[in-house]
Amino acid sequence: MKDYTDRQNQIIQESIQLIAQKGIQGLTIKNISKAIGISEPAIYRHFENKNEIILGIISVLKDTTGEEINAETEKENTFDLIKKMIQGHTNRFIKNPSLTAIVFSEEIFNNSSILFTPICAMMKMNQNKLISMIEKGQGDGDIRGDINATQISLMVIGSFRFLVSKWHLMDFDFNLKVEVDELLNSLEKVLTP
Amino acid sequence: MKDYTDRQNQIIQESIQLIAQKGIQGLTIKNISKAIGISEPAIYRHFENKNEIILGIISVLKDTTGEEINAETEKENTFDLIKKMIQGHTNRFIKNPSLTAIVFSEEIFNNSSILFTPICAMMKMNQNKLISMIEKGQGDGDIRGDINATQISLMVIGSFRFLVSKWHLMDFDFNLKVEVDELLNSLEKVLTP
DNA sequence: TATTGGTTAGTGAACATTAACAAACATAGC
DNA sequence: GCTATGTTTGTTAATGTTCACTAACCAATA
Repeated sequence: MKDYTDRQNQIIQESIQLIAQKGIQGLTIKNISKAIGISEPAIYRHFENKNEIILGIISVLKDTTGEEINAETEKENTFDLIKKMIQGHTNRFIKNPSLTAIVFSEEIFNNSSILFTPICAMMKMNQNKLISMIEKGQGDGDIRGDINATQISLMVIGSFRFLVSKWHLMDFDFNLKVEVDELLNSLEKVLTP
Repeated sequence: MKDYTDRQNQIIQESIQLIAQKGIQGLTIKNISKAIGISEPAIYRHFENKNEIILGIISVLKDTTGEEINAETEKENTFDLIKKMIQGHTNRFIKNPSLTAIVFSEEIFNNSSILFTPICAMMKMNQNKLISMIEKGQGDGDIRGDINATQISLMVIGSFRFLVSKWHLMDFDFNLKVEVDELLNSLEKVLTP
């Protein structure tokens, strides 16, 4: 986890917003510098090149991976843990809606494997974490055991991602927190024995 | 539904493949012409401009919307209908894997509202179709009634999309048909009374 | 006085698109 | 049956714009 200067963080944040607004094609040095109010070459005082900026974006994404789950919470009911995890993500998206454009569209980094690999690894790690949580929950009897944990993770992550994508597509025009809670209730009905 | 010439269809197909391989940034006139084996200006003999090509891609996407559901199938068990619909989509993806890159990443068209609007409309239509199917199924007792039809559609579409996205991300490296069938079985266990 | 962070003025590459021209071929008049 | 003409589909060469990035310079500050 590198620590960036204020200006660097500002550049990363504006870049995230630019991608959210205009897609990856809108992420140009010109647009970044315009958003900040400095000249284009000034950007290069803070990042060697554009790729380094995108790596900065990815490092922010990594930080958005929640820390809700820890040793202390381990003895709780598994579905409550899953709820907490999803709600944690939801809160971070509400605080920084532009993130949604990036987090859930790995394709954005498709063209450059240097950027694609870390994104892909992050995704896998998140899903594996959830799968092992579910498996533990099935052992404890918190989650129904007649369905493969991988399948359940597919449903949980898939429906959550889809909801968040819709939120972004609809210009953040509904209360995500409310909808997520509703979804979590439905998932609980369906996934607990 | 416009009918395109052979050359036009070829251009559209190569464009879809380019997007799948290199993302929207790889969709350049140069790349298209190289893929086909003609010069760049020759492309303009068949399409007025690049936007028209993208509209062509969208029209192909529209055609991939399944026709599995019709008056004849209406009296079947609702969950079987949903299965058929999803399996129809799956078959089309298997036949033309490049489509997946586009169908499930509306963000690709994010930068230009002329292209974004039809994609968005298509998506909404598909979900509404599913929702009304689910509502009918709930009335018939084919699908559990204690959960909102919208929520169920979220789970069905969300998990399917997520699975297909993973398939694309993993370079089509697993048997999608098998995984989809497994998912459909899990969904059936979970969503039928 | 050296470093930091900014400026203006470029550079070369890639982009979508146009201009001008040419070969293949269909069609119509003689 | 043969020539004239028009259309279709391609070519090479070029244009203007946008892109990431560099060079050279300058003011503030440590």
